[in-house]
Amino acid sequence: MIDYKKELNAAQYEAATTLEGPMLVIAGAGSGKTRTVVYRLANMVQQGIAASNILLLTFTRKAAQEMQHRAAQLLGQSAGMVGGVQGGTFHAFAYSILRMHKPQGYEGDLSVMDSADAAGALKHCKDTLGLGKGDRSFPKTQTVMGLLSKARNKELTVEDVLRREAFHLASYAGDLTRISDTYRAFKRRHALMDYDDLLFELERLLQSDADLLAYYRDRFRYIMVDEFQDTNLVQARLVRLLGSGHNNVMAVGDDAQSIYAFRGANVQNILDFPDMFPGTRIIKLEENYRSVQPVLDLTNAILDDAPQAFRKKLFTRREGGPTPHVLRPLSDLTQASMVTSKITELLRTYPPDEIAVLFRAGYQSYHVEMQLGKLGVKFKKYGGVRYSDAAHVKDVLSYIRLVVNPLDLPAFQRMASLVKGIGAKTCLKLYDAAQKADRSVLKKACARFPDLQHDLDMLDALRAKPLTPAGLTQAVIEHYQPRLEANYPDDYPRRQHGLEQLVQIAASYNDVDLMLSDLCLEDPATDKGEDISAVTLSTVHSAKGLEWSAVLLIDLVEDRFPSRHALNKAEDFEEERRLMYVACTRARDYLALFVPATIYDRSGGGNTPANPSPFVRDLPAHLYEDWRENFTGTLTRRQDARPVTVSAARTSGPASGGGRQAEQGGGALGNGGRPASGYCTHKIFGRGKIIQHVPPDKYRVNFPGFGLKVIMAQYLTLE
DNA sequence: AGCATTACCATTTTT
DNA sequence: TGGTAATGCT
Repeated sequence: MIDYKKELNAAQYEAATTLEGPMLVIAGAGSGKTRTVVYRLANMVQQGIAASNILLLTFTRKAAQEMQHRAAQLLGQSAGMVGGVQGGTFHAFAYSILRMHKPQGYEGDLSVMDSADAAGALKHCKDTLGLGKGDRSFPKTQTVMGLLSKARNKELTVEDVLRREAFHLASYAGDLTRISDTYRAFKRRHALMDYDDLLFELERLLQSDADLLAYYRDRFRYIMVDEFQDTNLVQARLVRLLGSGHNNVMAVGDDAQSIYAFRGANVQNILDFPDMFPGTRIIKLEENYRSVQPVLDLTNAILDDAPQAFRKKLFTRREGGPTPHVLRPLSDLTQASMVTSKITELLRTYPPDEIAVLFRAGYQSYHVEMQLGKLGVKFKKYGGVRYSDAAHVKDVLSYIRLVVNPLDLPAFQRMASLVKGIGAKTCLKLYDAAQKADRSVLKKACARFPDLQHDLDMLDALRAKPLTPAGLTQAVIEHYQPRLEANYPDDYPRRQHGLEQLVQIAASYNDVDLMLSDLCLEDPATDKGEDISAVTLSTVHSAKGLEWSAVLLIDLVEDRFPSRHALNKAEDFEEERRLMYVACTRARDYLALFVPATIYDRSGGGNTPANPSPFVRDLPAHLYEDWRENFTGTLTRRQDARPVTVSAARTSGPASGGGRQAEQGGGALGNGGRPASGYCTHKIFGRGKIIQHVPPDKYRVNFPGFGLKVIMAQYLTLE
């Protein structure tokens, strides 16, 4: 029997043993959130709740699997009863239901498009409309995709999104709206859904069919939603839709760790949860089991300046431990060598998989990757190129998709394009013919392109005989083999190896459909759990929910972290701060913050001076050791921790915590009547966007072309 | 129509 | 740096 009282602290115990009624668990970083959910899951099963009545929505499928696995272990079962829990991402969950109940308006078998497919479809629409032809400044397909998706996720019109975050494209609002409409119609016509559609179509389905809704409400009588702070508006509505009635809904999250606003996540969801489900019990997990005191002190300080709705005071019993380091290399290049030598040093104490290098954006790790490669240190990278984006994997998956759904347009285009001599135009013609069952066109094409004939024959053959997912995958790979060797003469063995892994993955499925949707919706490379122990390189976003003994955070300079692309609005700056918080709270024992003095800048012709990130600059000096790299490569401890900056406009006060009074009050940035948003003008830097009021008399302003500056109010003309 | 070459541009984070 | 779109050649 499990002794819940002994294994959990009081707050965790309450969360794990209260099974009925709505509950909101505010789980601080490292506060044993997963443990709590796992014990709750085990408890539910012990109380006789059928696994099939439980819905566990998580941020990744991996997270759901891990929780189920651990709960089963706790119960001394192998998968067993816990295995029947429906769990995964909102998107995967939505698709699993949509596959069974096709929504109105779609003809034929549904297919999910990954982002590449969606971009292709969008480009097709753009070209069909003839928009942006010869206009150099017309937004690129990917930009358009991002804008449309953002509008969708935030549930705003395209015009609104442009007005709010891409003002320079405002004149294209009409064109973009037309593209959006065309794209929408295109998807309907070809039974295609992109990621966003999955959520909205599920909502539409449940709203339009009361019986179905009643069925699923009864089916999922217990709902748990992880990372609730990163849900968007539709996701919250889906939870309400499925949860009202029984009201057995537990949301878990931390408003201080909300980092997905850019894709429509709405922190307000977690704040509003108690309103959505009246009578919600709120539980705060405040004991941190992860980090040593010095690390926790630093991470708490990052949040001191932030407006926070659910105030928590995280504490730890892990006294002692090393003080975090701020390391200042001469440049981003020497930063890479400093990082690698630090890693070598750490490898004497920790195994490789206990060490991570984190960064704001994928490209920032390039230098480090090279250095590690030189030294022969193994690493795995998260947040870069995805496994299923690799061309050969997409090729093979396209064949499989066509076996399942012969009229899957993106897959058909991909397959046909593989035949030499067939391009975009011919593809569409052939697809059209296939759709209309126009045999003559296809026959002619097959006569002209024998390879196409082979492909179609194979598809027909595979469709005729029922095969397991693994068998099907194997058969397709065999068929694809000659083309693999022809297309990738230099590195086809490596790719072949990757395809063998695909067969392995397929072997764990009974249903091809399910396999395809999982592969489309999630990255199996992160799933598979690399068996080799290696140092981790990861974007901060991909590091969410993970932890390491030692964490090195690089490129902590203005324009990189915070990213210069994320400073359009005051809220954006706060999101960057939370990102910084998430990054630093990944560390158990050792935390190093790298602040290069110069960074490479193409436009500036080589290395240009960089300003330390405000997130480092604003840290009280006693919370870290400050080390600076000398020209000789040695390090000098800086005792006087007064911050040094390059910016002429820097007007900061003394380092000993000047300007550290916490912002008070709610709202965007309450500060006693001073404007915390809007625009202002400076004699030298021109017009800029006010990001933050820095008490008592300064503002943090983003000047286009100059970046982020902190300036005394007297030098600014407010608008 | 397809395909290779060139020129240019913009550059986050992810389901 | 890379990927993408316009250009020119087959």
